[in-house]
Amino acid sequence: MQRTLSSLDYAVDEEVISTISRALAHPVRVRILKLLAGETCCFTGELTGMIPMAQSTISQHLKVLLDAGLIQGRIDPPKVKYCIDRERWRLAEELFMGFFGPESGAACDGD
Amino acid sequence: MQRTLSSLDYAVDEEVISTISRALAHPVRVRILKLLAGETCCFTGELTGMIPMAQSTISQHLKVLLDAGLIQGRIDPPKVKYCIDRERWRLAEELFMGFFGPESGAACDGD
DNA sequence: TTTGTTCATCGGCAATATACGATGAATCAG
DNA sequence: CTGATTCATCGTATATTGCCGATGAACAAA
Repeated sequence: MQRTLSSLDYAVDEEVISTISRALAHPVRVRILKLLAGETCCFTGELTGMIPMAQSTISQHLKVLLDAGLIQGRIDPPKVKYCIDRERWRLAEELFMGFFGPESGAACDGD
Repeated sequence: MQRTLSSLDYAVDEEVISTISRALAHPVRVRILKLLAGETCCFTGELTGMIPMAQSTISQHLKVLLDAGLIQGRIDPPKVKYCIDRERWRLAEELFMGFFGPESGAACDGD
């Protein structure tokens, strides 16, 4: 979590993949995204009622997702609506596909 | 990183996605995976020569990838060869596809 | 046995992540 | 203005991550 290696400049996609992955690195955030991406669509802080965690904790997780660009928040006083950022979502799909997709590389057994 | 919420039991895919994501959460690990998955295939500790980090640090990153099941290591004294775990790789692709893939959910503007 | 190579693990330090309760900010109803 | 609602942020405690140098373990060659 330091990344002080200035001599190692990562490729853009390496940075973006790791950034998005860091946002997905906690199961509760995966769940939140599933809820938002699912049929229910644009959600609000009712998440507080669906997830047994303190409101402040959920708010923090939402902030992490927000910072990663995966969701958007729109103010609808006194509530806030969160929804998937579709553009970022598509980018994520594209990047992860390009990453996991190609079945390149030979098997390890040979040699 | 505590996850003491016993009342919140995550779905298997939520756990697996977050586990794999945690492994991808550092750009240097993404790079290592790219190197291993790329044309070069089964690599060894020559990574030490390709990444400007201490040998112990790289070894730690390899362990993280190993624990996440994304790579395998085979001993070939006095070296160790690492390669992608193709099975896990396919599972990852499948899970991330199912996660990012569906363009479900209406736009946020309505309502 | 001794030496050299390769890699993992240990100890230590600083930074981040995660959780909570409490408090602050914004808004609307009365 | 007062109070209620909703959500973000602060402060704090603890666990984890990430980095390094140093050391340990395994093995082959001399």
